[in-house]
Amino acid sequence: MNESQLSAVKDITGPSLIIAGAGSGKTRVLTYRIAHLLRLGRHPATILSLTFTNKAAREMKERIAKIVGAQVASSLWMGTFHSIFARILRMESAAFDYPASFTIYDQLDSRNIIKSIIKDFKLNDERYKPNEVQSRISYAKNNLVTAAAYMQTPAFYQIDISSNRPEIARIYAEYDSRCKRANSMDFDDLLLNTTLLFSKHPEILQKYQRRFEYVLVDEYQDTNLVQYVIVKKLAEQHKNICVVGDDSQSIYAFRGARIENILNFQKDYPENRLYKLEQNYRSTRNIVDAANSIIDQNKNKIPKTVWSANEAGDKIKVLESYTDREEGAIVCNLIKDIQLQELCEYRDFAILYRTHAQSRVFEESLRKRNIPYKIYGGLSFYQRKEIKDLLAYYKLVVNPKDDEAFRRIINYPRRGIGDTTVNRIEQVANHYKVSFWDVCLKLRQMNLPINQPTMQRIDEFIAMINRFAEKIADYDAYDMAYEIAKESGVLKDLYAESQEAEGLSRYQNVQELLNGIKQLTAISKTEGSPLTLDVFLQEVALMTNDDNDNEDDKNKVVMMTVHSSKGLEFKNVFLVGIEEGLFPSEMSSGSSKELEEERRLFYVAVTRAQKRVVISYSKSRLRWGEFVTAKPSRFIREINTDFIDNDLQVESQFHYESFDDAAPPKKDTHTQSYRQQQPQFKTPIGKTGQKLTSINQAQKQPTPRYDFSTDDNSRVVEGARVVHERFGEGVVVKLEGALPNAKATIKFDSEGQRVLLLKFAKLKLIG
DNA sequence: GTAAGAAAAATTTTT
DNA sequence: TTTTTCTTAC
Repeated sequence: MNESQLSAVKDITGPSLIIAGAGSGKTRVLTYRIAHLLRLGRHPATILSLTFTNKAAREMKERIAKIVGAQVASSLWMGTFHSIFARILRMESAAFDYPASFTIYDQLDSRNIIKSIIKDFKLNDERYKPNEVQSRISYAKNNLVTAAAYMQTPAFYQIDISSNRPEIARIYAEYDSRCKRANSMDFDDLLLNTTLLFSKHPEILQKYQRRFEYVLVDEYQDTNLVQYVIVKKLAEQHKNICVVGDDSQSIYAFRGARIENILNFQKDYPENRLYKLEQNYRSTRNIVDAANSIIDQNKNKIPKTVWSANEAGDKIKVLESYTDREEGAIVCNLIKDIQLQELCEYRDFAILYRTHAQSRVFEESLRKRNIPYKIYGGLSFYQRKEIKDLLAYYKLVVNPKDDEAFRRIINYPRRGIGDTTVNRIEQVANHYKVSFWDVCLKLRQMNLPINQPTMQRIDEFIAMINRFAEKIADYDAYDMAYEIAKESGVLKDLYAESQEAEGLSRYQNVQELLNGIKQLTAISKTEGSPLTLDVFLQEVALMTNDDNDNEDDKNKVVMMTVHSSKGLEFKNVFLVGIEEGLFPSEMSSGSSKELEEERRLFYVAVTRAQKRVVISYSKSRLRWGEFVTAKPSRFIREINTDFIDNDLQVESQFHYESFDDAAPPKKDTHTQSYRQQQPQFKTPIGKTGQKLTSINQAQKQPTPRYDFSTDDNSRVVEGARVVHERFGEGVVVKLEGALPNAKATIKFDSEGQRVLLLKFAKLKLIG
């Protein structure tokens, strides 16, 4: 450890601010600091450390466990803001108007509620866009403005008035009341309610103030006002608060993060000590210097000089292409080149983009080249329909008032309770301000226009959920989860669907969920306290899919948004789609404040790289099926040219003739003419061509046995022997429908029988 | 109440 | 292009 790291570790009392530049060993300092506290004899339960992601918490815990042992580490209060305070809220539920069994609404749930409120209020959903209303409410909660206070808070109410949306306050209040009656909290509530609990019950606050002698916060630059207030309150007594962060990497203002929190820390705690970790151990000098030249253009920041003692390394390369597909081809060819030349692993490459939508083109290009890849983020595993459906059963069993769970599964699998019935129940529930479940319990007293058979079906549904609820305490999580999946008919339904072409993965996903529960249950049994389903549910609500890394995923090219790359590092980083309007995003280039955040985001992107940064932009891009032209991002110009490779274009060492993905789309003649003018590629990336070829020979990728770049659909007949890219060889058993949409039933040698749509299947005739 | 087909909308980033 | 929502026929 260097000197500043060491003193940041050892100086444990009083408020400390650790400004940790990119790649400066921040996590190391944080973990060693905690380990140091433990070695000095502090009890782990007196240490609270807060992170933003489960992954960060888990990694830190593992590293600490290695130093001080798993037993000690497991008694630390370490986790995300949301999970730690959800835990506290459940423990203190007696003092609060929520039961400990409250469930958590994710964004989709809460957006659905907001949608239905807008509808019920008969508001114009052009003006009241559910997404925008949701983010207003979230923003209010993050700023400690409750529904009751909203209308009295000019900062919020006035903005609504001037944007002609005076009803947001009313929507907020109604949304709140619907969450309450459903015993549910959204993500923001977990934090807001914690502050409400603390101010209503000073004795509870005091208990935790006394308990937590040491408070540590990671990524402090990303805290919002609620988080700031909670942390401040908790640290009030002992004042042993240590925050770690980098103002240059503050990229979450859009969801309420306040960079001021870290900028003002020294004012908040005048007796603070400041540590600056400025040596970057991750990247080459060129990368660090280039990144500095970018972030230097931001006005609002804590002065610091990040430097590197590593080798100078390669300069940053900038690639230009004419279409997004060509961008995919060029980037992927270059990845393959580098991988062959330098004999590195696929996991040494990351493709980072501003928006998830950009991933698809790269996905296609990589697949064509047989390069394994993994896309992170996007639709989380837990947000998939089939997973949410099954989880909704579990939620409803634990908390029958959970209206969103109820709505999701009352007629799934189909049991003849249709929209009209559900709408009637909903109307009554809204009228009496009770949950759907409560309405159903008194269905016959309500005199609803629902016919007898339907009523009976509702009764059966209620009875089924109740049956599960009775068992939940006695069953372990897996047995219960499996029984519900089976008895509810979900498994059967998905199995039936899995026989068709489109629905095969859903069944597998649900199996994966069940397997996951099985594993957790097994682990918990060896530890002596069998997991129950309700406890599992508490965890899963706050989980994202960042931990679903199985062994197969270990050596793959990584694709993710720049946001989700924060905290990670890769040998080679490809920053793609670096164009005006995309990065900086057109939605964030309005004010200089927003633009500075985009610039910090770009800084984060560049500093992920250890050895090589390649920036790529395209002159046109397909968007909603239409071509839009694009200009290179201003951020490219902002990089000091000393650190940029002047030989702009890079030629592939190897020619992948069979890949047609670099060709411009046929429709667009304009782009086609561009293609003709395309300058000859200049410098080959490897300067030692001779040697490279021999490496290439030795390392030659196994050539695919079949060329899938064109398909043989028109020649596919029943009885023909074909090969599929993924499923391998098989025989066509049946053909249905006319050609563009023809379906083929194929019996694969190893994968069994499947129904595929010909136009997607890319079949090749063989034999 | 259900299913299929047509029309319209959608992409910023996430605990 | 894909996904969601609305419409219409059984």
